[in-house]
Amino acid sequence: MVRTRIAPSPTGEDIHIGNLYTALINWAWAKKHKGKFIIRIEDTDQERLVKGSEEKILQTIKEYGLNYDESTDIGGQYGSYRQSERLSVYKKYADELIKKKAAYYCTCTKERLAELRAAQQKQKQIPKYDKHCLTKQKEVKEEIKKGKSYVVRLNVPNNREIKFNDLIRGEIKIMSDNLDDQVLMKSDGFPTYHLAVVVDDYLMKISHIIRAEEWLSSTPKHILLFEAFGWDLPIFAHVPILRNPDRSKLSKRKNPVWASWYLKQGYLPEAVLNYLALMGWSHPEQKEIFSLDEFVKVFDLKDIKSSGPAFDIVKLEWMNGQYIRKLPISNFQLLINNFYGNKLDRDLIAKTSSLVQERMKKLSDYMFLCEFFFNKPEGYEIDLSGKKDLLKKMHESLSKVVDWKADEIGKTMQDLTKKEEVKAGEFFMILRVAMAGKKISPPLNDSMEILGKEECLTRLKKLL
RNA sequence: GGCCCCAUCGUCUAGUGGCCUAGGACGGCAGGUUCUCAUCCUGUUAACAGCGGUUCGAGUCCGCUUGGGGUCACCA
Repeated sequence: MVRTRIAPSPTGEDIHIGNLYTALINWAWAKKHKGKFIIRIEDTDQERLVKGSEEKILQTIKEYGLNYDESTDIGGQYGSYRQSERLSVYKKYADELIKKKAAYYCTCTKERLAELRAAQQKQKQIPKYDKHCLTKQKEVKEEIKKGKSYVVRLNVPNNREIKFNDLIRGEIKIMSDNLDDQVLMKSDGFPTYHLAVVVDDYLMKISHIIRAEEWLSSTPKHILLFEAFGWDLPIFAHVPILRNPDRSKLSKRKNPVWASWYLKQGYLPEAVLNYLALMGWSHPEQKEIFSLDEFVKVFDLKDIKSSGPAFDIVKLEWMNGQYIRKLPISNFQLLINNFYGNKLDRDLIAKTSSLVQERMKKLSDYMFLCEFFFNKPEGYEIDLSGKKDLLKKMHESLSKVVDWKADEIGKTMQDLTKKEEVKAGEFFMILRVAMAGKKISPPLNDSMEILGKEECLTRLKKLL
């Protein structure tokens, strides 16, 4: 049974787009193998906890359509899925490690640790805990009995080669001497990530640990833990980290990183996911646009490249435009309605949608193009004060139009350009700005038909 | 800095020793369609980081160099 998971920590306002990428891969892998996709909330850092973050993360994942099988809000047989509710579990396993001498108590103060680190750095050594407490566990236990605060540390063995296989990167080797005696249980009774992740992945029967490359270097510590417990190793796969245009790790300083931001801008979930799928992976037939279903079918973890791709919002925009254009018109209208909170005139949206659908890259482009249908222009991008004669003639001709249809309007105006010997381009630009206030608009004749005769004449008259 | 990962057009990538005078997509540029803006169509631009090997033959395998990234917390 394939069981994958993502383990977000509720320390930001939403799920990070990089985590959404990891979620997509985990989700797709589970789906492909008819397995389960799990969300576990890793809230062991009480200091950085952000209120409402967990709910928001779950909500955003749902909005993107990555349905999950087990989590804090829907439960599951391996709960709780919130680590802060599993403290006794971690305690139990920490005790087991101590019994097995794979871990030990440490009562060193933060000051001692800081001094140690400073001294090591001064001598250009690797900053590492010196196992000071390991050599005097009896005394340490006495201190703890008296109430001294303590942590539990991993007892990293000396001079051991730790090897593991990564589905994406192949065999990875590292010497244990490069590893620090990582804190496993903090003095506040909470586990650190390293203990919690191993215990939970085991208890929740996670088959594939698919996570970002930033975890690669701590994987050997996790291997040590799996071994100490005598548990079988899950399969590891470290996906590349998404990058800023300058190639550093994708960060909110340099890019919008909250997954819901893209939705708020009017990117379609399917388009974002399609774009994300193309990060480090390509469709076997080189397709750029494909459905999630198709992705699940043809996707394979081993085909993911290990180099970190730059997130290119320009290409995302293009792709989103493709998705918008492909939408059946009724769906398009529905999305526009929803996007603007169902507050706009539905009828007007229905009338204008075919005019703008192929001109939009994001749902938010709708208002840029269509505002003049809803509101009279407040300003004019071209100075029309010297064009009153022409505007007057336009008004005269248009007022005589009986059948107020785009064709008829167009014909009438074409006739006028000839009669007045004005260049069509210039003529229509003046008319356009008179109607829309802007130099850019949907097709003019159709727009005027939608605005209605009376409104068009009013807008012209205002300028006379 | 130590350790680990990585390296094809500006960007996303195809390429698994001969089919590569390196293909596609985004972007850019030029042109066509057009009353604006888009769409659409056509053309074009631009890359195997460097150096050594291995081999009849290397973008593809190996090594080194360089470059980039990650990680070195009682954060995840």
